[in-house]
Amino acid sequence: MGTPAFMKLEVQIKMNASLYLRDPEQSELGKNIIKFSIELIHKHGFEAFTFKKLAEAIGTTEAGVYRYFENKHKLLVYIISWYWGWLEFQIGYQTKNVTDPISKLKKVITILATTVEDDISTGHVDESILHQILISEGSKAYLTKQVSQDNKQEYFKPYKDLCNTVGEIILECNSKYKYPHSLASTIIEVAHLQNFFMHNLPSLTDFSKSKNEDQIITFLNDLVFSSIEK
Amino acid sequence: MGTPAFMKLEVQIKMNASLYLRDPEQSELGKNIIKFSIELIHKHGFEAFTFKKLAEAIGTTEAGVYRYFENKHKLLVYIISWYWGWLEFQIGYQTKNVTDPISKLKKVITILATTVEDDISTGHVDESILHQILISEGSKAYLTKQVSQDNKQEYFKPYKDLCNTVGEIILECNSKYKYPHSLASTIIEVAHLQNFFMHNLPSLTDFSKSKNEDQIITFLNDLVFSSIEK
DNA sequence: TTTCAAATAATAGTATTACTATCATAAATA
DNA sequence: TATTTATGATAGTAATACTATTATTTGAAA
Repeated sequence: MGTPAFMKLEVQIKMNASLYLRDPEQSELGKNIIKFSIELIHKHGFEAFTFKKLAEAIGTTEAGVYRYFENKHKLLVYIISWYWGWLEFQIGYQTKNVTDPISKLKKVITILATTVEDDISTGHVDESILHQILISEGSKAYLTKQVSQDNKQEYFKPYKDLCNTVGEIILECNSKYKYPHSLASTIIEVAHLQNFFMHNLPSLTDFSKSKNEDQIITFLNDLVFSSIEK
Repeated sequence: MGTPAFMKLEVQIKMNASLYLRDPEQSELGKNIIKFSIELIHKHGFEAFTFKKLAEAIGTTEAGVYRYFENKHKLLVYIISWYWGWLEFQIGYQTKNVTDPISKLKKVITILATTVEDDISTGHVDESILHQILISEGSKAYLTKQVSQDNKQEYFKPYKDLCNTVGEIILECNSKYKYPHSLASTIIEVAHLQNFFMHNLPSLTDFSKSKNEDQIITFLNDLVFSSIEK
């Protein structure tokens, strides 16, 4: 089917307002901050990413960026939260007509493990690059000493919501399965980790050569369905 | 049984020499660098950890630390490698009389998911704190833009060796299982992740309240044995 | 159309970090 | 005893992670 071009249906992901000082969706500069952050973090990694380099890339000043985000950690959390929100939408959209829970969970695993080609525009954000960022930088959003404070501020709500959604689909497959949340977070994290390992430390996986995401999906399906169908 | 005190059997973990400039095992200052790094990284997190603070804690100067390690990333990789080497030893030691592969794998999962109380002295290193560091900082050793160079320098060999060891035990359980390496790395990473989530983002798990590692072991056993015994 | 508030640009400045370099001294070793 | 070698003390640099100030632009209300 697809969406007709003239509709320009934009997906709006609702963001936690305490992640930013000024809403980046509301101005050109703000949108550029998001757009170029994604580019630069992907290109140089989060450690080497600075607001100065970002400002230079955009053509504004460091102070300009600081008016939108307090620090680069919050910007990373913002970007990552956006992605979890977008994934949640993707899962809802792509499984809305799937009634069989097994097929639904398989579809979800595929979505989580691959960069989904999508016909719904989300403006200035490149989702496939975001997927790469999640693989290599995603865990840095919570692997910090301030996790608990960040958690109190609801920074990880989109991730938790996604885990809940996946957890519920797991329960639809087998209402007696004991670890739906842990299995959900495991699927998401292992999808990313095995992808990272496959590309960078292949001997930690069994997926050499082709570097194809399908192998990860097969592995995850095997792992998940043998657990819940047991 | 235990080791008689007078034997003072010290486990020596052989380290990759290109991780350091001067071997920290060979001097008091070196041993202090390791000892206080572990303390400080555990206390303040890797991001807030600096060579200056380390030097102050030891009672030496920044330059003194730089004579041993080029930068804090290499020091982190050193510490983490040491832990993988130590774990490998633990697994060998604690499963040496176990013939049944299923029991062996269960023992391995328990070792990977818990801070092992040990009667074999390893001098200046506190393994239980190291286990905590691995949970919250471990992935930062490889989630960098220089993974591939680091990998070429063999920095991750101890981790790979451990995965191989675990992978072989998996194959002993079921020689037809298709993903021994991926399952091995998954067990290790999930053991750490679920531990982190349990303590910091509990709604991503099903292990609230008691915060007991046994729950993670049960989850992992369920996951692993339903996959390989299928 | 003017007026005024809000956003941005331009510039400067500070404390901390991540180093490198130099030189003197203490300790270990040949 | 001579001499290497490790350490200590001190300095210095470029980059990072910010904060602050002022001037300019823009766009919306009066």
